[in-house]
Amino acid sequence: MTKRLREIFEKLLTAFGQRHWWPGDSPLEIMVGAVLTQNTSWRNVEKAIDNMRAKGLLDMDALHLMEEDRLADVIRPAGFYRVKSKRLKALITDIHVRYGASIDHMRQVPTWQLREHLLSVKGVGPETADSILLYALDRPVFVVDAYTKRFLKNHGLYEGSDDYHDVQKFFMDNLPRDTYIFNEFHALLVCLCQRYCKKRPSCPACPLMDERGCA
DNA sequence: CACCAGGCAAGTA
DNA sequence: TACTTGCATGGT
Repeated sequence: MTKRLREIFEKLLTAFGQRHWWPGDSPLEIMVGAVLTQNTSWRNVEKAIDNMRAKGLLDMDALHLMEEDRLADVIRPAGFYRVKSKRLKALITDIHVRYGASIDHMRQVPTWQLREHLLSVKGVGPETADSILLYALDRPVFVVDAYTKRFLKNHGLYEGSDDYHDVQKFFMDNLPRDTYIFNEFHALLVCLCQRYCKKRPSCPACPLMDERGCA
């Protein structure tokens, strides 16, 4: 299976090119995006992030000082704005308390410990934590999301449970533990699913389709 | 009109 | 432990 996954990776990379994920100009912006995109289309998240940028809120101290209810108004387009405002504040507060509001200090902490810290924040689950670890902090952690599971199911590549950590282990055991590979692979799977894997695999144009069938 | 979108926490049986 | 519900906007 290791070889098969590498082949798929190469095919997707050739078909779609580098994805340059995660969209965002700073680690903090990526963390914010990771929370805002929970069960929400990226289109709406962008509107919320633009609002935040316009108000100078993509800033550790500004966010920390911002009142929760006012932040909720700013991020309204992303939906679930009350709970997401609370979650953003909880995350920022945790970063202030644990790391003195410094991303550089976060970078000194081992990955497993960072992950536990992130998961202890109310509103940060496995996917959000791993997105932050991989895309904001460059740690070699595979991100599992709805697209990842849909891809595995549609292409019949994996027989195990769809539990988050089982799926994650499947990828991490069958790929080199490399930040670049995990970053690009996840981004390519999102690209694939958004175009071809909506419900079923193997539209004729799917880049994974070949003479043997799909994937 | 219904349904989905890069989840998570809290409640119930 | 396993399943359900609330959260809420905007696009198709």
